[in-house]
Amino acid sequence: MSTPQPLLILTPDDLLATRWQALSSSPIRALDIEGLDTWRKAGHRLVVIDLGNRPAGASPVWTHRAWQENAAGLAILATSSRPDDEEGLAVLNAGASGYCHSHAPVDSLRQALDVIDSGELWVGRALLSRLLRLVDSRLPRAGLADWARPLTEREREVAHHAAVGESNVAIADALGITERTVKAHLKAVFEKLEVADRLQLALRVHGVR
Amino acid sequence: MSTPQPLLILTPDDLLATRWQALSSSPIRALDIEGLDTWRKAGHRLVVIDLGNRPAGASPVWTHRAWQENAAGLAILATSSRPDDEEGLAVLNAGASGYCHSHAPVDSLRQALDVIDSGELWVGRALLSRLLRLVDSRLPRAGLADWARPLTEREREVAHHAAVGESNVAIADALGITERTVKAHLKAVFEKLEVADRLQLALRVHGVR
DNA sequence: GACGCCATTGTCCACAAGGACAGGTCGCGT
DNA sequence: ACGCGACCTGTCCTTGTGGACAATGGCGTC
Repeated sequence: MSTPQPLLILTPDDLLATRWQALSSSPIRALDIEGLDTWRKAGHRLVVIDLGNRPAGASPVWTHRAWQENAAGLAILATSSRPDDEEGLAVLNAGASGYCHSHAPVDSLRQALDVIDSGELWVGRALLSRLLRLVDSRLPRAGLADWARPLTEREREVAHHAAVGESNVAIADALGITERTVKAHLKAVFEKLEVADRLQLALRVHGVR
Repeated sequence: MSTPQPLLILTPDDLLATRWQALSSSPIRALDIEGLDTWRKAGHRLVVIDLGNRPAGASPVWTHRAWQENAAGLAILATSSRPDDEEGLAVLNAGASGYCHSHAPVDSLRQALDVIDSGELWVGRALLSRLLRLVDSRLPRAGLADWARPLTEREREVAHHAAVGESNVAIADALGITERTVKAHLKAVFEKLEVADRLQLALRVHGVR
């Protein structure tokens, strides 16, 4: 670990404040967002902000003026006692450099701070791996899509039409064949892809889950 | 930094091998993928694998048997001399714990190794922020998904169940209500979201086009 | 030529889905 | 007290879907 940098900690939670004293001898304050301003002007970078259990209606802390104006000049590690993907994405996109669990071991926090202090971003394993899977499944994969490989050319066409919600008759019209034939192709598709119906097929084709 | 762990370095590049000697006194080998097996069996975890400039036609190193079988038990930091997002995603999805530039400062590498050794994932700022932006732009915005806003709480539940392919009866069972009621809720959902059937609903819910 | 795969179509049938009428209770605000 | 919205349930009925029997012709391989 490099030499410890001055660290501003913002949390409304007394337990966390106590717990985090080991991280720094620097100021610990209640969630005083305006304090970001003076902290940055003093030439410091590192901040830990505990998002805590935000009340449902309240506007998130990262929409506050003080956050918006200072995030770029600071390295903010946001912590949440109930982390979820949406919140993580939102806070990172709002300029935070890291997002992790409020009750993570102090050693983990120290590591995260070390990382964001060096200019990198910190995203916990859980959120990150979900991000990766999400992007991986949504990105147009190279070559033939995974689902299409076991299918014949005609089956691919039918499957694609079905996967965007067209009815059997509509597909038959579009391809200039009988509805019966569409059913035959779809039956083959269902078997090959091991799905029960056209909805499952649609989900598979569009890479859901 | 915690106490340095034994580190296996695999690279075909002599310059990199020299440069990375500072990281570890442990073995440095040419790209001998089979070595992963013995390394893991010896009880070690940390590995750096330089992907180098893969020739266009060659099958990526992460498709090899030795990689597939050992990735889960190891913490692999993959480095590339010409990193690109596709490669990064592929290698991370193949079980690597980190991905960064081959010529990154040795201090950065050390930090990355420290992170992956503690069980986390390491993704460099560039790739990570691109990931975030990508996901952010593709994910239906806002805490409440766009489609859910006009719906009542119950309608949301039913819609969600239907959107993952459950039948009306299954939904009824899951929610402890009658199939008839499920239909009623779905009818309302279809009208409010202006979709014709549950398949269109599923596509809308999962943000397809 | 026989065999297999593909594309095509046929009929019959069971069932899920969705629309069109109905109704009912409960809680909340005016 | 009254209206309104959310939630719940009922009975028809039409249509779409998918499975279970089929069959035919083309085309490539052994």
